[in-house]
Amino acid sequence: MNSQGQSCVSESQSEEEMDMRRGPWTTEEDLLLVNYISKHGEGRWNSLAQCAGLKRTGKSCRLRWLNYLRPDVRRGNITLEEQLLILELHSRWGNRWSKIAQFLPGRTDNEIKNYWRTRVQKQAKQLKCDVNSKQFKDNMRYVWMPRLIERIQAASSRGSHNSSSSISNSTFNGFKANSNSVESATQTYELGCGQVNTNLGPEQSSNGASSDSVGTQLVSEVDCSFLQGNNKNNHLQANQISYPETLVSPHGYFNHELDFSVTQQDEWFGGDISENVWGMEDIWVFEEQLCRGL
DNA sequence: AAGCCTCCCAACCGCGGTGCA
DNA sequence: GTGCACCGCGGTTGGGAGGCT
Repeated sequence: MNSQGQSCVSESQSEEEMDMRRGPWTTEEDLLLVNYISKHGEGRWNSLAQCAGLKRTGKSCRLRWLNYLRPDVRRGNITLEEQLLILELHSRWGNRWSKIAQFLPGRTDNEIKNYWRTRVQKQAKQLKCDVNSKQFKDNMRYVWMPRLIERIQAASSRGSHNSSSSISNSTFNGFKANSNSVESATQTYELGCGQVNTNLGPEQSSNGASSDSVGTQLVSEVDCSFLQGNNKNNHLQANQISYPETLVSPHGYFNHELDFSVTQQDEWFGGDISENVWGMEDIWVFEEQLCRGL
């Protein structure tokens, strides 16, 4: 059945009987899929694949559409703002990529998952620690995320003419950035035109095992327009997100002097915004934390 | 120039959830 | 209640691209 309720083929027909194509999609296949969906809509992927004349499984068609052909798929490097959001949301929800992707308009769960594996897990590997360890998570939250915010601030303060950053008048009320200590002042991040509420709730876990329902109650809306250039129409209605954790370690782990090297920050700010969040300095800071037994 | 290595990402796989007959 | 088919998610893999020697 397609979206109009028309049945093209028997859905009991097994995939093996059909000698399905696999591997990379051709332009012709893409066209077939796009044309069919533009006329009939998406859904009922198995029959859609056959009605469209594609020798592909429904799964394959769905994946191709969602991850690549959909018109609102956003391409290009993950921005600093997006990196920050991914780190924050992952610290809350863990590997729930599709949920995280809901708050990054145009980004797919696959893309975010790939980003996490190639960048974040790589860093954990270099540090010889588990990506799920408390040390790694704490360092991410109390060192790397504030660092990201500093970079976003710096990028925005370099002028609105910089097309790579859409943020203007950025204030990050949640942090005292550009200082040697990082502490939380309020529970709101204001990212230029975007604002993320961080109402404190009962969830304080950093293991990703959190209750969605609680989050739903806490925050009714997140404005993610800062992720979409100057297009303020991209106003994501997100009724699930909340940021209950402050960026202050509950145990004060990272409240002592953090020696952020200005020189190296400058190097970062001048670099590609898609580069890794971490530099050698961060690794050094992290290793220092480990040595102190934190 | 050629071979090797690493990185990245598109695509696949397996499984659990859901809806329906 | 049960079985079946579909859907969607998270984990994994394979191959192309680019860098390095």
